[in-house]
Order: sequence, then C-alpha cells, then structure tokens
Amino acid sequence: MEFTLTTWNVNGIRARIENVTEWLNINNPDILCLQEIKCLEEDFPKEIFTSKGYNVYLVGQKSFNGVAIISKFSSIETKKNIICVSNDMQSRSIECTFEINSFKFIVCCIYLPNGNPIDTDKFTYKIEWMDNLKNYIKKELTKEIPYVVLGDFNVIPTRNDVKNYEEWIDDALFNKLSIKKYRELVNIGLYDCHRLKQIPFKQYTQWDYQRGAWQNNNGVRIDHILLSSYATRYLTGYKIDRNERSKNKPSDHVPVTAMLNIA
DNA sequence: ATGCCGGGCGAAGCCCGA
Repeated sequence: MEFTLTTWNVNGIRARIENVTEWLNINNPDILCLQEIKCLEEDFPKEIFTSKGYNVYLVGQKSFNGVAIISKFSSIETKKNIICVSNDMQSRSIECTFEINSFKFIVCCIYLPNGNPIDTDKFTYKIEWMDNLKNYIKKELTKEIPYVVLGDFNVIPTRNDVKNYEEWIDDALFNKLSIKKYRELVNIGLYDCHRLKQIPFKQYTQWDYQRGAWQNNNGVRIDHILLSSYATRYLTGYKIDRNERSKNKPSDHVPVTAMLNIA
C-alpha cells in the first residue's frame, strides 16, 4: 500500500484557502502537514478537509505559528506542543500515530523557530528548541516504530541548499551553530528524503517575497522530510512542488512530498 | 537592503516572518 506525506508552510491557512484547496484537489495527498496556520483551532477551516474525508489534528495559536496534520487515516494517538522551551506558549509541534493494516508509524510535524537576528534571545530560543527537539526525537526512536519528522526546520543544511551561501553566514538559517544543531539532530539516526532520492543540488523550498527572490531563483531549502532508519526502506518517491510558488497569492514556501510504500 | 513583501490584527501602524 502506497501513500503520500506532504509538508507545507502555508503562511496563514485562511489567506491560503484557495491555493490549498486547488492543490488538494489535484494532488489528493494522504497526509498533509501544515505549518504557520496562524489561527486558533476554532478559526481553522476544517470543513474544507473533513468534507473530502480527512481527519484534522491541529494545535493553533492566535496570529502566529500553529501546526496541523490532515490525514485520510485516523490517528490512534495525538500529542500537541511536545517540543517547547521552558513554559512558552508557542504552538510549533504536533505528533500523530497511525496504524494501517497493523502497520504502525509516527508522524511529527514541526515549525522550528526562525531565530533571527542571531544576536538576540530569538536565536537562543531557536537553539534551545533544537536541543529539545533532538532529545524528544531520540526518545521516540527507541520505540523502534517507523518515524517521520517533517516540517519547516528553518535550517539550510549545506551550501548546496542555497544559491549564494556567503550571503547567509550571519543568518540564523545558515549560522554555524544552527547547522551544528541540525547535524546533531540527524546524527541520532534520521535520513533526509531529499538526499536519499539523490535530488540534484540547488533545489529550494522557500523563496522570499522581497527583492525578486522568486524571479532570481534566490531560494533556500529549509522544509525537510526526515525518516528514521526503520522508515527509510519504505521511501519510493519524493518531490518539491516548485510550481506552487508561481501561483497567484502563493505562500513563500512550496509543498514537499514523500511517497511511502508499506506493503 | 535585519523588512523593499505579505499575513494578522483591527481599523493605523506595528509585530512577525526568512
């Protein structure tokens, strides 16, 4: 049995309803993970998805952040805000456990803090969040259930994931410490679908709204789908939906999809 | 060029994102 798993930072679900609906109708994903829904749960347009047979799991927040897992499969266990720093109230993580024909797997959807500018507490918050993410996922991997962590990581993993890396040295997305923390995370045993499928260099998932970033293909690859070692054997496909950025009123991020075959 | 777009809030201009 084959199914698709998509991550998409929509930059406000209510502002993106038309784009998301059109994309959904064409692509018919099995699991759609959203970041930056930017609304409370009661303001999330659930009917768009439930009317098409999806289950909607989300953790909202007024104006900012917020993540959702929208799935044709029903979750047997859902955990919200599992990764946080001290007692802050930012909604940036949600995890669902699915079971399909006695095949169990876990999906964790994250919106990792941006962290700019780097000389402020926003950056220390990002780094602390990344430490907590690593510790949490490490514990989850001991369950030995195929595990997927995906979302907007706000980290450019290598200089091949950005047009001109020199311009990003002092940015929280490409700062040395951000990359070090990202490597610490993947080194607990996670594999990037983008690398597993040997996608060529310089393929991006986000283009800024400003300075003609899209027109100049001045993008960054910061939206990732990472698999545990137990999950890698099921990966059959991967794609970045680059064309979505050229649509009317687009998000600055595009959908990234992995295909898994579990039977 | 650390805010030039764009979203949210809320009704003007500020906070936030990357």
